[in-house]
Amino acid sequence: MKNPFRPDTSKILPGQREIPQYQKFAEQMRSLILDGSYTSGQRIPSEASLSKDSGLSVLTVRQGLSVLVDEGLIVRQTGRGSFVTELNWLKASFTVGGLEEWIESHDFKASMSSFRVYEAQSPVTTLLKVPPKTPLGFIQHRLMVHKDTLMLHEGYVILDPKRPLLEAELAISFLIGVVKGVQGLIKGASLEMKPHLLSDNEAQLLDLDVGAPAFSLDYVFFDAAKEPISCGSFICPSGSIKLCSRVGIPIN
Amino acid sequence: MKNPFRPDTSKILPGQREIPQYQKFAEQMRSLILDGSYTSGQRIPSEASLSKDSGLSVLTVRQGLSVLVDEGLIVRQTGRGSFVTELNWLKASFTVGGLEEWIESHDFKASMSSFRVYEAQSPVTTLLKVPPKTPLGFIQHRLMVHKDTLMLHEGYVILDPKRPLLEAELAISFLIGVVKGVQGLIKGASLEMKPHLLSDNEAQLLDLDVGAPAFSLDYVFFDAAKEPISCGSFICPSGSIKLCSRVGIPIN
DNA sequence: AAGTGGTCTAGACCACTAT
DNA sequence: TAGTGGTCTAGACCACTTT
Repeated sequence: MKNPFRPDTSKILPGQREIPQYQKFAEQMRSLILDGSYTSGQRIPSEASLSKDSGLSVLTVRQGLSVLVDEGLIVRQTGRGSFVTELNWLKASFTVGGLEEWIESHDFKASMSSFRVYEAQSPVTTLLKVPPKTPLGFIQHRLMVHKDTLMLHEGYVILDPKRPLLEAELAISFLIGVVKGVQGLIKGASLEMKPHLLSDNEAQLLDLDVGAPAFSLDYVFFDAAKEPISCGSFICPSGSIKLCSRVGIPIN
Repeated sequence: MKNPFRPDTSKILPGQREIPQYQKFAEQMRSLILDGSYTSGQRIPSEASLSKDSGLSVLTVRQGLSVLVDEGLIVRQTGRGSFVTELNWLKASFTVGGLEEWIESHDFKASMSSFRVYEAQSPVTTLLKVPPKTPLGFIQHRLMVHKDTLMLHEGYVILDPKRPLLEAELAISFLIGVVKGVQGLIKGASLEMKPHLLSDNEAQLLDLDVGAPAFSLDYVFFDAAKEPISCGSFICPSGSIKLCSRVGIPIN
């Protein structure tokens, strides 16, 4: 059955898909929140009344509201209603930027600077859930573009006889694996970003001053069974990556 | 009309809402991806065939798949299909933790350590989009719990005659405003987290060693018109906040 | 009892992609 | 041309919260 409510899009040029109704609706509601018509903590009208007022179906209204939920502008509570949230940077999520160009670059490569077997000690034993003195692979990398060292990496990997790791594989798995995940092996990661001061050795390798500010990205990798495979950290000088976020109103 | 497909929930104890179908479906698909049945980059079956196989409606299938999209496990492309994504920590989003308890604490307070009027210089002029030598309010805070200083804050605010700011208001607006947003004024923020070394003065105020690693959280706040209101930075020693993330398989 | 959001169904039209 | 995901509608039942 032809839907009589659907706007006639036949006159719209091909390739010029019009903005979806739910996005228009979301935009409208966003304006009302941002210009103060609805203030923080205030309840906004119910789906039913918004649907009635806007002439849109309840589901379309809901879809629009879910956009605002994703943006963190409102929260929804079953049986109570939807409420305007307070702006709070504690709930901001920071994304990593500034590395993609280098990673995609053909000149990007990881050179392994050392590999040896190491007997597990704390805190690695805790992170990898292995007993003390378990033999682990210890590897160090320099992540480079041309002749410049962008980041340093060092990590420990569990030496599983059922999963033999050649040095070449390590070089690949740690680089690609850590950045993009090893196909069929690494299925998840737990990450923490910490502030870090470059040591003498690190500063020399990175051609920076001792004590220069950097991020330390500490990670633990897991397999599909949620068992740890490897752990380690990347030393990222402040120039190599950015950690940015936006909250509230979207700024271009 | 009674829906014959709906599972009979009448025998389920009240308060024991059963797991929604779309979540069960998402869980099922997630397992197939994580155990390697679908590998990275591979196309997964279409909505229609998944719907047919699972006995669920297309919309419910879609809802389940959108869970996986949110988790970053798959991407969807119009006209092509849905594909398993590769694990990539470059797309990880880090959230701030470790502060909530303190913020909620009754002993948490901000003490203003200085306020004066300042003539704008670069880079503040750029951030706040004001001409050089525009008078700005400059304020410094110590964010404390009991007698311990958790974080330092300093920032610049545009002195708008239409928006008079008393010192007391500044104290409140910068604290609550920066953490939770000033009701009716700040509508958005642009944030960047940087590694930072404590200066002599900062170390003394925080009772830490000079050069200790810390985060610097640099911000610009905007009003509803996306115009800058204030900018500044929080100095957060590594103990005061955490920046954590997870990618891929959810680890408890 | 009334109202709210959460879940689920069926069916339709569309733009996009690949063949 | 056939298949895919994207948008939209109408209608139903449910658990939850407030009155």
